[in-house]
Amino acid sequence: MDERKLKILAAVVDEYVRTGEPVGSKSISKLENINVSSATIRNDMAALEQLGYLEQPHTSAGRVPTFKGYRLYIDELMTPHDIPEEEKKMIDDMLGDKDTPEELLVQNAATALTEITHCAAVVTNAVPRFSVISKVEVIPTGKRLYVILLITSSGNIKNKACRLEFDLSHEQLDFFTHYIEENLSGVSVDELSEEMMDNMVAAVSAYMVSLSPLVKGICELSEDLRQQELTVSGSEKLLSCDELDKMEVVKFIEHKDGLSELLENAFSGIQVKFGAENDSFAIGNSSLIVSKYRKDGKEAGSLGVIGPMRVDYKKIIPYVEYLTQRISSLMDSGDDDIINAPDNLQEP
Amino acid sequence: MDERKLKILAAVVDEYVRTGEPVGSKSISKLENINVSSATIRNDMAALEQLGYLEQPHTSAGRVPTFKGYRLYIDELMTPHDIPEEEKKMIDDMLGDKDTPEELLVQNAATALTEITHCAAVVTNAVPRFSVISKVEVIPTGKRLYVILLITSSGNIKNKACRLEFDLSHEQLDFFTHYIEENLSGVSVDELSEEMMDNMVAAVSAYMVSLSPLVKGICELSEDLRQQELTVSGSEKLLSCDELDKMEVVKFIEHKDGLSELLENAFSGIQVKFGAENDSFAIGNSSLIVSKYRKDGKEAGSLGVIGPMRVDYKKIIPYVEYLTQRISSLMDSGDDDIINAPDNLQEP
DNA sequence: CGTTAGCACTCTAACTCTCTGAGTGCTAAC
DNA sequence: GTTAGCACTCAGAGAGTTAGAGTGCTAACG
Repeated sequence: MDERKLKILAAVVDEYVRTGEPVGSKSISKLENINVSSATIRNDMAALEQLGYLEQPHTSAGRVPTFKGYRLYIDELMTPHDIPEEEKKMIDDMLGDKDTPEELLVQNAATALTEITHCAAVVTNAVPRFSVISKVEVIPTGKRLYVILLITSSGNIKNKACRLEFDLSHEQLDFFTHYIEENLSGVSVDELSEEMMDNMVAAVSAYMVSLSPLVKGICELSEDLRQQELTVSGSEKLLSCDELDKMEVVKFIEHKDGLSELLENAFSGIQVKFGAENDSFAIGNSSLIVSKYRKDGKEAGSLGVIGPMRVDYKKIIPYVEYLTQRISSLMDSGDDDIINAPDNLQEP
Repeated sequence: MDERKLKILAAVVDEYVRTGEPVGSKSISKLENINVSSATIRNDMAALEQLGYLEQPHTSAGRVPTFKGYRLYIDELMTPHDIPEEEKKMIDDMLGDKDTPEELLVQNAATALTEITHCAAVVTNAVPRFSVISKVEVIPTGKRLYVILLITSSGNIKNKACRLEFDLSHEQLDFFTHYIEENLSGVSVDELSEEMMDNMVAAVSAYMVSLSPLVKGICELSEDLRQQELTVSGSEKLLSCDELDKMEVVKFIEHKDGLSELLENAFSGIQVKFGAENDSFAIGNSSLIVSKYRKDGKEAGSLGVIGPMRVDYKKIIPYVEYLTQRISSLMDSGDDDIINAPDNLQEP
């Protein structure tokens, strides 16, 4: 693999990304930084095809990059674009500040990504694994009906209605409230294991069996908290993209099959996955560019873009990187900051 | 319009629905209950075309029903199928019971419709317009941070975090809690107008200006409650339907243009709308079969099916009707029933 | 030896032409 | 009023043609 072949591979990818048509030797030879004839390029392209970096849709057509070709291009060949300062500023404005609720932060990131890349954006929320329960309340709201309210230090709020077999006396409710307050306050979301819950069910049942639905309710809420939610925005962009199979896209939009797991199992750093390489997330000619953002140094969620494989990587990757970094820093030490934030939230 | 012409029209629709091909005079003449020659049928079909019930894609093709033809067929000619008892049972199982949350109920209905009809299903949630606010709480959860909790008699629960400029004293919080409790308890969701909210903002501000974010929060929550949400499920079925224009379907899936209003403005009872007749909801050859379900006798939401105009009306309409009726009865007197329901909710 | 010009070759996509068969409308007989 | 018969029409399928883009190979070149 000499220098020139790599240069030609890069040129083919760039041209293909630009035009969407299979690239011929002639069009490459016309490029500025290429100073050999089309015949030479033909020889090199034939070699690149042999090596598995390019392929021909049919004999008399130009060449198109293969997975392997894209991979090499992304990993070694392309030179990422710089994001202009004013665009960075625009993005910063779109995202919000330290006071912006985390959920909104990632939603804004998704919107920004869709606008910038004209692809679908995918984000997961920040699972508040390390934040702690700051408040649990049980509120009677009807006959034998109680609402449990769970609030975490990171500002997540969850509620759930529970029906008991009997109405609770004032005293019983007091007991329960005190009990959970004592046992759950300060516990991190991650620590709310099933085991812990089982113990609580046992302890509470010893006092009064019919309280256990409440504990179960809390258990479910804590599961909800740990649940990573996945949002895909701008998925309509995928439909207007003719290299993608409409049927597959619609199925994906409806079910988002396998994407969660794929994101969860991803490594740190930016990653590019191709649809057809992966059977869990399988839109034929698609490409997924994702990265994990961090909160207080720990991986909290993912953010990225789904587009056709023929997407402008050298432009998009820097944006995904910038957003990841920005979101991470906005979430960092978020707990304290939100609580001690300056008075610029609801009213100026 | 003699008897025979109507019979022929019905036969043409049935055949066209069955085969998807324009129907010729010969194939009609072969049908069991038709005992005239193809020539006679040709004459009648020409007449039906003149009257606007049939049309020819081109001169040498068979005939296809027009809007007008379908209308007449649906309103007068078809004999709806009966739903077998065991299918009814299956549907009942899929839907859930009186204890199933309303939201889940309509989602299940959508799933059932998609499965049965192989078309896209569309449902709206039950807006709790006539249910009343049964509880409003304001819970301090951090520095200047308060969570508002709103619960309705129909069991909807909404919450929202608000940040104030100052922390409230115990007395101030008490004042506010009492004030809203007095003013909102028993008010129906529909009555929570902006005007009413404006009055409250004024009244509360008179006591303490910085309380107004809380009122605003409540206002937003009540808007959330009134929001009718539209869900389309199984929209992939529309794409695999070749009489529909893919582009139009894609646009519809993206924006669901006009469908909300169309559903909201619909009359009671089952209704069939054709895409091209209606400019707000415009997938060319599509047909929308909807019906409004009721809750305690009042229209609460809609449920139905979108498919090609060539759908098996005599089969589908009974299903939409049955589901409507079933959902209505499951939601009926839900308030009291849930409160007085037998003890089969959380534990057996 | 790598590079290049030239040329024959291949293959798709678009276009035309032809043919077939389903279905019609009309007419005349029943 | 109904039917058989017949000439007519037209979309769609299939075959053949052409144009153009791109290739691989060979022989010449520096």
